[in-house]
Amino acid sequence: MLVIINATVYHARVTTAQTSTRNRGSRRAEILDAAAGLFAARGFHGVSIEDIGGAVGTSGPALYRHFSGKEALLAEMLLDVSERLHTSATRRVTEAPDAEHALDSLLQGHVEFALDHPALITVHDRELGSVPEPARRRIRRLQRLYVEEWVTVLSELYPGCPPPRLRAATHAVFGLLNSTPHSADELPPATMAELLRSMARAALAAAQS
Amino acid sequence: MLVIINATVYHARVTTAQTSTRNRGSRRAEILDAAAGLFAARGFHGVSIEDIGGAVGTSGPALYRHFSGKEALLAEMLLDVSERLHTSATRRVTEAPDAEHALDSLLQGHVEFALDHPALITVHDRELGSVPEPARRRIRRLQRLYVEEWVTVLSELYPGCPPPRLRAATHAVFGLLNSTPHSADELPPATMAELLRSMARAALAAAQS
DNA sequence: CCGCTGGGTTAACGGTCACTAACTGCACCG
DNA sequence: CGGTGCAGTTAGTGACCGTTAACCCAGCGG
Repeated sequence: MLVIINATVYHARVTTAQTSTRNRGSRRAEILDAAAGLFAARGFHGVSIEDIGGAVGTSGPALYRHFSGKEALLAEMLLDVSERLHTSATRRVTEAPDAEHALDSLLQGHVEFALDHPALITVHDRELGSVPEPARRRIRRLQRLYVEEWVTVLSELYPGCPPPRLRAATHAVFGLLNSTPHSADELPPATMAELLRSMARAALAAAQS
Repeated sequence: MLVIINATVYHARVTTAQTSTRNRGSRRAEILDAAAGLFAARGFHGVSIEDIGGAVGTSGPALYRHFSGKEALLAEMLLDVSERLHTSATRRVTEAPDAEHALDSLLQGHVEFALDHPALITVHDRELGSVPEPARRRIRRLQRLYVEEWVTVLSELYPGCPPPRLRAATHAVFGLLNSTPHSADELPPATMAELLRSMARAALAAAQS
């Protein structure tokens, strides 16, 4: 799996990532992607710097050319996920003609993300506690805003249902949608997406008391 | 939080766990309980032996009087959870008059367990990968049997729905039910239990098609 | 009263990990 | 063609962790 001779390592790197001129900071993304997979599989503390380096064809401390440390890497990863989910949600809600379509769009967006990036979704709701304090608050804030986007749409859709109940229902639906990594390849992705969306839809409808 | 003077530690231990004669191997359970909370919060590799010892009023290596090691502790914890879920499920299914009641009972059992032991549920589906091989297979087998108990009930209830789809739906419902730790105290437990059951019910009904 | 056992203590050891230091080579720019 | 900077390398360091060793003490049965 690992390439040992230095020259061979260099060759593998070049062949897998085109010529170096096209590499405008794309190495960071490559590292983040590999780290996401490892973190999802073995947990943040179960993965070493050497593991991450090895996964992208370099060895260990090369990583410090791109990130200030292991925790900073995780922080950037989770911050990016939270931002993508949140901005996608606000855009979808503002563009939707009514609450009904807004909910459908939110569902579509979340399912799509969960199916496309199962490792990121897994790490996102497991490893917040491993992020150091400055960045942790920003991530939590974005996560809260994301949830609140759902809750306001649901509030409009199911008035008379108390917001705490809607919040709990939203968290439950996230658990349902994020179950993707556990039932990896039971179904083809398109079928899986449709299944998750309809299950979530029905679950939310049943949540109004 | 932690007691420092030895005499005080001893006193705290005695007061929290009655007199020693009544302690017939209950210390193991106490350690398992504390370890579950720590593992759920920070992950298996993010918790040290010293942390676990400190959480039960002893310091570090005292743990080896009760378990052969850290991995063995985790293995016993997950094996116990898997067994409880599985035996409870088989009992409930065999005692139920029909598939409809069987599903209700399965739901009731899982929700009750998840609400009573959120840390155990969390660790149960996160840290399987940290269990060494001899025990890992046994746990996986029990988990698979537990899922299959649900799938057979659902197969009887929704014939014509292919088993892979029912399996994926079951995993999704587990994700929903296990979301409890994320929405800790949004609602009173009884309300939460009812909410989760009805959401799961509706989600499963929507899964057939 | 003695010795055994169960459950605790501190000290120490070997391994691993995150991170740093020092060095190297390639690419690009003037 | 020389210098600058980016992205690697290996070696080393201090901290921490899991585990073992050696010792200690309370309770109890004979």
